Amino acid sequence: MNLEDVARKAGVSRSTVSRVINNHPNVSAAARERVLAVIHQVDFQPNHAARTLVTRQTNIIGVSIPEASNVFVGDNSYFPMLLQGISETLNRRNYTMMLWLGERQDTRDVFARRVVKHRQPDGLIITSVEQHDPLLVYLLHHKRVFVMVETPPHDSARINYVTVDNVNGVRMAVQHLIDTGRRRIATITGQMNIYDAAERLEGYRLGLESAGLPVEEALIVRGRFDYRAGYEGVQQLLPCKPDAIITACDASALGCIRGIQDAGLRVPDDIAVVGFDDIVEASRSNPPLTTVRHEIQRVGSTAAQLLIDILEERLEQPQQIVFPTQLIVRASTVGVQ
Amino acid sequence: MNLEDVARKAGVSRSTVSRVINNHPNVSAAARERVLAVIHQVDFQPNHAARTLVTRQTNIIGVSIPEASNVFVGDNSYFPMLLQGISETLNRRNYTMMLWLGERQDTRDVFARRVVKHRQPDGLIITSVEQHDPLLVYLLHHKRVFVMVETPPHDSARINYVTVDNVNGVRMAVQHLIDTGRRRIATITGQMNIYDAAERLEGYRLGLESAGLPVEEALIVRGRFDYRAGYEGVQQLLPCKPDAIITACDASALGCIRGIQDAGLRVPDDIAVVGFDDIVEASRSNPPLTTVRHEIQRVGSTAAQLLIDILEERLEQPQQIVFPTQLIVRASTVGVQ
DNA sequence: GCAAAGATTGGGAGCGCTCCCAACATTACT
DNA sequence: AGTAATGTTGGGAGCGCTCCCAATCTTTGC
Repeated sequence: MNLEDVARKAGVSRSTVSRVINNHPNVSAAARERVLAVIHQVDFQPNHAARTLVTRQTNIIGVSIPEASNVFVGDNSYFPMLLQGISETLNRRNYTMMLWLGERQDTRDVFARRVVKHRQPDGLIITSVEQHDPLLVYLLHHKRVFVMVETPPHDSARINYVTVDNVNGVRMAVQHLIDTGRRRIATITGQMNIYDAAERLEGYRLGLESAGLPVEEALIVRGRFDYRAGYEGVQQLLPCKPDAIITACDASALGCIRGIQDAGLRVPDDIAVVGFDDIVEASRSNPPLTTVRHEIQRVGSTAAQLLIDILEERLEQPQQIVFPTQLIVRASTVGVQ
Repeated sequence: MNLEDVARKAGVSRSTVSRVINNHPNVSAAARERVLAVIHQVDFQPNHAARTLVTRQTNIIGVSIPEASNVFVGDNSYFPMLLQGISETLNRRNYTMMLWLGERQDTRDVFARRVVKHRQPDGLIITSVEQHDPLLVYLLHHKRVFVMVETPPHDSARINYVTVDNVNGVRMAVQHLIDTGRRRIATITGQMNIYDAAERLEGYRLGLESAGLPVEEALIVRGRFDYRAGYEGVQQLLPCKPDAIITACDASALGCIRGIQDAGLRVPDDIAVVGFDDIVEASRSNPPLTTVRHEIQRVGSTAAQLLIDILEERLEQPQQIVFPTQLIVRASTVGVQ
């Protein structure tokens, strides 16, 4: 069943049917009505491929979450929430999501080529971009439309992105710890080739500096954005006697709390712990986690909105949006309230 | 840049280029080499839409996770893990994933029509299908290829599905509780319109019956597959003085444990708790959770494999795969070991 | 050495749509 | 009424590919 068939049934031409489907104004009421009736009657849907072939657009948005962020499985609800946010906008604006999960870093150039040249998605939302990621280079070079969900590692003036105020978030956390009497504040970072991790570390340094405290390299452990990194990071930190630990994400903070408890110490009495993200588990942990909140879902839905607006030419590139972060104080830093 | 352009550059015809790209045997080594060189040089990728238009296949697999399973956000890593499994197979076999998240139940028929008629994905993986879901009816009626990840509510002989042995899993759990001296075993179910929930409840009943224990309706709370259902279910159960609770999933079990602890009772001393799934958080909870393990990721990758095999005609429909479940005993039922 | 079989090649047709333009119908205005 | 402007319609061309068939080239067997 194609346009021509519908046209015949409705006693009009292919063109008229096409106009009706695409809401072109110049169709007489009578013709429109007849066509609509037939479309409804035979449950007609225009062929997507044929349409794409001529219009050069698919109404598909690609989302890439590479392996580097192995946080997808299990421990970290960050990405599911991001996807949920993206999906919300996509559903509303009649786009579909094409998802690439766990693309391996070493095959990224192959992937990049496929995604970019294939021209399947109209635009891309990308995350966890590593330094010198071939995908980024490729996208830029081929002038494809994309939005990053994090601060870009370079070229940030030319790139569309949505991110959160990592630096300030962590600065607030440091300030809070200092205000509550902590002095040996340690940190467990995320993968340092991901810019969010670098920014959060920067916030840590700035926080200490502006309070006039020294930055001790021994108190900085390079980790990952997951539970184990937190758990193992603690082992490494304990000999340095920290009285507080700021982690790169909540998953890591939860591992951190468990590590501290397993070592026979108490949170927050002996060591205070601050996370980042405010995932649902944060408020349910024992003790509940003080953390830097940002609205992940909103970031996702905003990124999608931005992308679509750019694609539909309602917005000029580049666009940069930085959402504020907010410190949520719970019992992991200040005891039972 | 299209086939014709490549052909001209390589000094052959469009057809020959097409043959090279599609690995047809009848191309001379010399021609193949020249074409390949040009393809590489200009970084050529054939137009996907054009190809789809004639071959009628997209190499896209659709995955639908409707709103009913509102478990995607936050507390339950079930779906992320399932996606990971699916994605693994898809990457390997050169398909891409189109993901529909949170499609609302009341717009499901619109959705169904779009997905089915649009013919965008070659096949579908669907989950959390409710009783009389229009999508299912539509898929069946239009003879589209799909695999369910759970036992189908009806027509199960005609439908491809991958599921786990829910009934036996819960039976084992019940048996374990009885073996460790529990007698008032309660349960908090998932959404009863999802068949997994019904099967698990069935396992609960059978477990009790085969041990000669009565099934008390007051000990059965109808809940959902999430944390809150567990937490709130406990409030409802406490007056009935259960000494053990079996939940429909780990997320719910974790809520349940917290509910019990908040009520001033101890797990497992006062009430034992058993979950279902064995998500990573299960082993990290306090106390660690006894649960029925099934390999979610494997279910996902198997479902994808099945679907692709059917699409590529290596396999006849219908296929049914039931993975075994395994009881993992931890401290939430038997104290510190 | 030559016919038959087989391998290789090129071009036409067509997938189902959109877009453009020309043709025709209708309305508005002088 | 007559013409210009506007509204409506149909059909051709073309998007970039695959598939088929006919044409050409190569090999093989006797």
